[in-house]
Amino acid sequence: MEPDTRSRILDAAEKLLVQHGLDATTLRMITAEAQANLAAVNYHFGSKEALIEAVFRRRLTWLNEQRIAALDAFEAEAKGAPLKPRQIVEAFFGVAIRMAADRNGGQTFMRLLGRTYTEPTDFVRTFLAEEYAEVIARFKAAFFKALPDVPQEEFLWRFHFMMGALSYAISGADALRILGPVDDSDPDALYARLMSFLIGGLRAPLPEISSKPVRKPRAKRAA
Amino acid sequence: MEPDTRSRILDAAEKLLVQHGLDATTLRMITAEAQANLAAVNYHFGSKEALIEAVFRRRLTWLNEQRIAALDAFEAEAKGAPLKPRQIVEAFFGVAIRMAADRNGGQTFMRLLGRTYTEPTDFVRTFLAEEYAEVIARFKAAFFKALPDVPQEEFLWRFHFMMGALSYAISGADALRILGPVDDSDPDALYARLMSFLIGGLRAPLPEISSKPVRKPRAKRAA
DNA sequence: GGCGGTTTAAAACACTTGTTTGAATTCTGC
DNA sequence: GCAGAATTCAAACAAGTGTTTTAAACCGCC
Repeated sequence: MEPDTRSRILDAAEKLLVQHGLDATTLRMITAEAQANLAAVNYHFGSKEALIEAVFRRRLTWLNEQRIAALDAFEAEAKGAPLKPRQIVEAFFGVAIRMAADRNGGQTFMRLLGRTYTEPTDFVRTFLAEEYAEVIARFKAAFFKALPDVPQEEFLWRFHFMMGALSYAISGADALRILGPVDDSDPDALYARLMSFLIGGLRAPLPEISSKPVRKPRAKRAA
Repeated sequence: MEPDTRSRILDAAEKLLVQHGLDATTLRMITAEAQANLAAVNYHFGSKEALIEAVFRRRLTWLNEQRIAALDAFEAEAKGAPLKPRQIVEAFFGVAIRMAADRNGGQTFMRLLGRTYTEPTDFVRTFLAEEYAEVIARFKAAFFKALPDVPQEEFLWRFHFMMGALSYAISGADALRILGPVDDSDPDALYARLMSFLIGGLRAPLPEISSKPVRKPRAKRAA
C-alpha cells in the first residue's frame, strides 16, 4: 500500500490481466486489488484501454531496450563480423527469459505479453507493432548477416516459431499441467532448455519447399 | 442458412470466438451472425459456457482421434520397434497442421485452439485437460520409447515448446504482421517449415542443467 | 382438420460493465 | 495558518451482459 495510487493500479492491473485476460479483467477488480477507488483509474489514466497500454509500455520499452543493448554489445565485440546465431538468439530471447525469471513483477508481465501476442485486441496489436518495430528491424538485419543463405521468409517463420516456444516457455506450468506435472521453479534450467531448443530449431536443415503443391510423404494408417 | 439453427450457431460461434476471444464474444454477436434468435443458444446448449465447450469438443475429439490413429499406423508398421522421432512428431503435429490447412472450418478452429491453450478460462482448461488426457499419454509413451536417453521432464518441456511453435504457426500471419509481411497461403510450405523446425528443436543437444548437483553423464544427442 | 412436441420469437429480467459527476478530502507552497 | 490545486470518494449513469419467461409459429402424424 505504500507506493502511490497510480503505481498500485499498474501493479494490480498487471497481475490481474495475466490471470483473467484483457476483457475479463474489470476495473472494479483492479481497483479492489489496488485498494483504490473505482474512479481512480479513469482519473489517472483516462480509460481502461489507456491503462492497459500503460501496463504494457512500462515494461516493454525497457525490455526492448535491453535487447538492443545486448545486441549492441555482441556487435561491438564482433567488430563488424557477423554474429553467431547463438548470440543473436541469446540477445533476443535470453533477455526475455531472464526478465520472465524476475519474480519482482517481470514474471507476471512476461506471461501477460506471451498470452497477448497471439490474442490481440486491435488496439493492443497496433500498439505492439509500433513498440516492436525498431527491435525487429535490428534483429532481422543481424540474422540476415549471420545466416546469408537462409531466405528472408524462411527466417521470419523460424523467428515466429521461436516466439511461440518462448511464449509457451514463459506461460509455463499453467499450460504444462495438461501434459503432466513438471517443475518450472528453476529459471536457469528453463533458460538452458529453451535456448538449446531454439538453436536446434533455428539451425535445422532448410525444408524443401516447391512452389507447387507437393504430395505429402505420409504413412496412411492401414486401418 | 441452410443447416439447422444449432449448427449455424456452432459455426458462427467458432468464427467469432477466434476473432474476439472467449469473453469479448457476446451471445448477441453469435446469434446475429447465425441469423438466429438470442434465446436459441440457451435453448440448444443451455449456457454460453456449454456452447463454447461444444464448439471445442466438436472438432477436438476428432482431431485427437486422428492423432491416435496416425500413431497406431506408425506403430503397427514398426512391429514393436521404437518409432523414429520424426514419425511421432508427424503423427501429433502433422495432423494438427493439416487440420489447420483445411479452409472448411478447420483453420478457424485450430487458430482458436492455439489461442486458447495459453489463455484458458478455468472451465476451458479443465475440459481441455480431460480431452487431451488419452492422446498425451499415448504420445508420452511413444516418445519415451523412442528416446530413452532423454529425461522425462526434458521431453515434456520440449513437447511444450513444440506446442508453442505450433500455436504460433497456426495463428500465422495475424501475429506475424508484427515481424513483417509474409505469405501464409501455402499450407504445404508451412507444414514443411514447421516440421523441420520442430525436429531440429527436438533433436537438439540436451542442455546442461548446472543448478542441480546431479549431472546427466550421458548428455549426448537427444536422439 | 387438429393436436402434441419441438423450435423460434420478442420482451423483460437482474446484473455487470466502463465512465462521469460533484462534493469531500488531502496535499502543497507560501 | 490558509488558499488553491490535486486527489479521493460515494453515487449514479447509460449501455451491454447472459439468462429467463411467455407466447407464437412451425412441424410431423393419426
